[in-house]
Amino acid sequence: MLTETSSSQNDLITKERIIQTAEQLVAEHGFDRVSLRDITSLAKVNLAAVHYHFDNKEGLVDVLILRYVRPINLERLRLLDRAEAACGDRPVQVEKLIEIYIRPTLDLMSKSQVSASLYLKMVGRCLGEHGYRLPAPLVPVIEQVTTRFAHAMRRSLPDLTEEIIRWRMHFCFGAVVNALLHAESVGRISAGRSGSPTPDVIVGRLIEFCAAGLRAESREVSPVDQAMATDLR
Amino acid sequence: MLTETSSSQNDLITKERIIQTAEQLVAEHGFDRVSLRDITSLAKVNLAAVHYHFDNKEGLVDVLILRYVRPINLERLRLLDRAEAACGDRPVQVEKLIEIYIRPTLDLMSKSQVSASLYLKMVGRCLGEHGYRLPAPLVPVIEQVTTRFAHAMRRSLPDLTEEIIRWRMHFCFGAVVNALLHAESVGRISAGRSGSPTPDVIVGRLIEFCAAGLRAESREVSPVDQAMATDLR
DNA sequence: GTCTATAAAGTGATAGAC
DNA sequence: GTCTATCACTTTATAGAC
Repeated sequence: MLTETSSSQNDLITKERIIQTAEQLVAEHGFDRVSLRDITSLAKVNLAAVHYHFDNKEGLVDVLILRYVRPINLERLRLLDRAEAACGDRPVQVEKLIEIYIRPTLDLMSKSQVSASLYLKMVGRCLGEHGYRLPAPLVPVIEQVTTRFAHAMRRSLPDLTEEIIRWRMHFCFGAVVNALLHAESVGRISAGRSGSPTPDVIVGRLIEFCAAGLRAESREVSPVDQAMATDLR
Repeated sequence: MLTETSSSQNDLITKERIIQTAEQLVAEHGFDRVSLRDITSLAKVNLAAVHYHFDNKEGLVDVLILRYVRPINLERLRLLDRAEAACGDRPVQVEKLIEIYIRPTLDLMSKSQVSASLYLKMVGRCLGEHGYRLPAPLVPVIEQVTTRFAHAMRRSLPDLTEEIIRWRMHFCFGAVVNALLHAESVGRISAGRSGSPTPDVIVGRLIEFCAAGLRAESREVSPVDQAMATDLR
């Protein structure tokens, strides 16, 4: 019993150490620039341990992504459920939806040992380097979140088509990721002329911006109007 | 004279072939995943030619970035000059400014042999992998563009502070890059429910979205109000 | 589960002949 | 400018002892 405990604890320790060290290094330098040797030497773990626990580098990367992205999206669904229940029949306000979408990321950031900056860099790299290739078990979760939010948005913005809403959500996603991802470098590029606001202030500005963008009146003709216009010429 | 011509033509051919092949591969797989051997073998050029023409891999990457990003930003300045001249004393409309910002990218895309998709992937990778590290000669150009646009926006949106405007421009940038970058994958994630609009339609939607976001009323208190509030408590 | 040792392949870079 | 040959190093991955 004592051996079992200590052995399973050692499992956790080694596996966890690899994961946490990998998070740190990958966030800072990217998936490709970080070698297994970088990870194992910093984590003070044997190189072969990575292959024992994760099969190969890709397996480790998948675990990294899954570990972060899954709970964040499950939390989004939970918050959305709660907000919809609280609103009863009335649609959830757009600003609230955006905040629900962003909040779990911020919360995990503050809970995790990895600093906010490092974590966001990892998310950004998932998009850029990984090229939207996601671990398989993640796909249905992401799809569910996208669909649920699109429908909630649709209820709040009844004048817009679902297609327009999905595109605008995509725009929001880009704004959010890029903003948080490169928050530090704005100062550099803008030569210090955009201040150094706190994360809360940045999120407030993001919500303000995204909500207005989502609410914009669509000047595109509806499919029906389009068909009529086509018939007429 | 004949030898001179043919020799300098060969320079161009080799150097150009390296660049164009590198563009293609880097856009598709990223800076790190593409080796010099990948490039030279596909370009049917000797490996050592890269070091002769570009010193090292980083030199080649810098040339790649410079070649695309510089003319785009110079064109932005040119279009902005023209628009401001045409408007005389009146500020340039926000929608027009956003279009001016996006247009040069689209134009270069259609002119270049590299497909639009590949080019945008390269731009995206500059941000994600390169981590905002830009070739030195590019920095002043980017700074000038950012400042010029921030000032033009400021004239169009007199109720906003320059800081807010710069942040919102940053949000726009994220929305634009992410939207164009991953335009294809929206369909995959949304399970085909966001349609397959043409680039022009996407740009129209982007302008609509960004303009509304930029125009949003800022509920943040001005520095003066903030100071007063601080004094009062 | 951990570790050493090593395989097998790939990387950027360079010297030197042509 | 081009090309061959090669250096020096790093990478992932694995076999096998403990």
